[in-house]
Amino acid sequence: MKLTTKGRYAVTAMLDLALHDTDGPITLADIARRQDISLYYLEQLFTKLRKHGLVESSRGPGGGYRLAILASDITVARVIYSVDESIDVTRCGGQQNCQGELRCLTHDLWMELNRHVSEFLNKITLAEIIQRHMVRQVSKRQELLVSQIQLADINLRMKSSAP
Amino acid sequence: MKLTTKGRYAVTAMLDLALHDTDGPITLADIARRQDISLYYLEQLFTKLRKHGLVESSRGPGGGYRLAILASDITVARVIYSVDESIDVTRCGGQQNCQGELRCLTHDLWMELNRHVSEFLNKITLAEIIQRHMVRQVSKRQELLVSQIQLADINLRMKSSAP
DNA sequence: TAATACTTGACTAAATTAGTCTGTTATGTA
DNA sequence: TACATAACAGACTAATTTAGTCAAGTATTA
Repeated sequence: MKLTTKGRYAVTAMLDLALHDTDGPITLADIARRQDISLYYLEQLFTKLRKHGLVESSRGPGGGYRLAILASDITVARVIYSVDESIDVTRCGGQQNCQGELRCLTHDLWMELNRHVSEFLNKITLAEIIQRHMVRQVSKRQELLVSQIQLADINLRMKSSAP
Repeated sequence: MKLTTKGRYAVTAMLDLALHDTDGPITLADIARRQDISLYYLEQLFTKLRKHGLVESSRGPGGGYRLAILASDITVARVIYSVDESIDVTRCGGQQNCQGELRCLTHDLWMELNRHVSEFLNKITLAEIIQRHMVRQVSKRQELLVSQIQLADINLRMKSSAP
């Protein structure tokens, strides 16, 4: 299966967006700070997510991204698919041409694994993750941390500009 | 998850070995021919499989590899693990240090997916695959194909060595 | 008009994978 | 004993992928 940090970052960022969706448009800079992801990298990912209709953007000051559809309609599979092409574990993509033009010995095995993984990722939505997991605690911690850093940053600037 | 052709090749080769285990030691050259895998590459994989106790080898003419344990005791997970380090989908390997020293927002999600995949791959053995899937038909086709090629090869040599 | 924030697309570095090659050692057979 | 076979070991390379960076825009709001 093709599950790299790209897909993981995308899901993480989308989850962040879902958690803060009520606060109006969220900038990528915010997400980058909170989730420790390069802003440049996020830009790449969100271009794809937008093209796949998962988020919508607004430019200019006060702008940012919001979910384009309900968090309960966004499955993890959809997010990964949007940035990562596929969640396929076979070599042939189900085409049965894994050995020359024919199916290889393990074709059925990988297809079956595919079904399992797809089922799991297609079933679970962002909304469910937020409810089910310890996501909210983690999120709180992240917000706290970011605001502390910003506070420290302000203090630092005041000191350095002071004398 | 780290599921590359390396892991797939290993499972395929082990399945080939399991299918032909009654024929005495099987050479890697045979497996290479039947499964379209580079002999050199197979050598690498089987070194690891041997070190993990899945196969045993005998050298010299008539030598080759055999399963070191019952096919019903060899799970796919074990094979993949032997050549491929892990079937882990998380970044932190369950260590919860995916964001700095703490767990990232999606930690639980990947852990859950991990459980699903591991459960599937840990449950299914080579023996089961042989029984369940269309493996035997595919295997027959492969043997037939190889013997045809060998036959054609012999014909070719006879022609070329004839004046 | 100035600052903000998305948009586009090219570019690079690092890591991983897949595959190749050279040579060595052990063993059965003629 | 010589020879062929086949495993064993490990270095090496090429190709691909991934992760990340950057520069130059455009649109929007205050």
